[in-house]
Amino acid sequence: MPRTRPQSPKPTSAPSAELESNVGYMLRRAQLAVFADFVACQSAPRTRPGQYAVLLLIGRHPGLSQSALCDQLSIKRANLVPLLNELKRRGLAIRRPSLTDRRSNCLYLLPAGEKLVARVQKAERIHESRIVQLLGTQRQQQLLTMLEQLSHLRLSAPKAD
Amino acid sequence: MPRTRPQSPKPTSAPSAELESNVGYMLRRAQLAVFADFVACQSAPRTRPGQYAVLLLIGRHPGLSQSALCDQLSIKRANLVPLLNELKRRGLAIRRPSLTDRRSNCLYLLPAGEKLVARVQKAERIHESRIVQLLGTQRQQQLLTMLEQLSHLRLSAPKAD
DNA sequence: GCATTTGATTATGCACTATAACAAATTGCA
DNA sequence: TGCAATTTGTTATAGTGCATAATCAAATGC
Repeated sequence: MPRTRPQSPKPTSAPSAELESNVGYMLRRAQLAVFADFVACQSAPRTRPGQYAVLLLIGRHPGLSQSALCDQLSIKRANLVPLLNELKRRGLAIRRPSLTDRRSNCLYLLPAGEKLVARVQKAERIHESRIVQLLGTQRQQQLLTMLEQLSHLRLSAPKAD
Repeated sequence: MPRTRPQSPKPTSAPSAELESNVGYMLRRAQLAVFADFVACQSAPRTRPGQYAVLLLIGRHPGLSQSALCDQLSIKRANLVPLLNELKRRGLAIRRPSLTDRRSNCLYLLPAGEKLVARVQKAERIHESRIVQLLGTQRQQQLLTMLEQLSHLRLSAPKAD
């Protein structure tokens, strides 16, 4: 009986020593693992980190415009459009024309969206607790601080100022 | 005079407080910034982190097979193919049929590949020094350690063991 | 009032990841 | 030894994330 083994025991083979001192490479690896865990901690209808971020922000700031949301998430306006279309299709959020600016839309969660956010948040707490379990609370906080600093790396001109 | 301002002063606007305590989200942000800086630290013909990783490993392990390389990098065999095609097209690396296993190829850097690796490594040192400048040596080391731990998060079964 | 800017959208492209299917070669074992 | 199973590289394909340019309507700034 062949039976394609359920998944070779290849547990994210250690990165070769050449690369494990490269911050960027390790960041990518960690990010993939953490995102996968975030999704894995959910049940039934899984929500991707990106969609979750959108839903969470809309829920926190009802009536937000698409542009404002894009600024918050550092994504391009053009890329938000299909995201919102999908959320609308799933009955999670809606666009409503602004009353004060006829160009822009106000974003709102629908009841199903509220419920989904609550559900994913529960999973997210489990997910984060798994991280704390791995790093400890203090180091997790240090990690967040460092990641925040790194996200400002923005080419501050390697040459002069 | 209109002059489309060179880039609105939107310096990676701070992530909304709702998300900045989310490790996954902050990892993604930091990773994007770090990758961008890695590329920005190079001159002339920029090399992406992915291609660089491939070239570096081939350089360190001449004769490596494609499968072995994929294992090291945790990428799928199918995705390495176009990558290698591109490297061959640019005259940076080649496949040579293995003498001991006629299924597999041995990978080698061409002189141009060697030179490119050396050049990018120089940029990489500058890039990493910019990170150290931001975090300090000790915290950078702590960061690497934590990222390594996180990359092993792999669903260790949230339920039981 | 008219030039400029802004908000949302469409179209498009690139990079990365993932899966399934396949042929040729190798391996394992009965 | 012979045949089933696995491995290697490949093709085809799909989904996701990010980016740019062009467009239209609406708002803003002299």
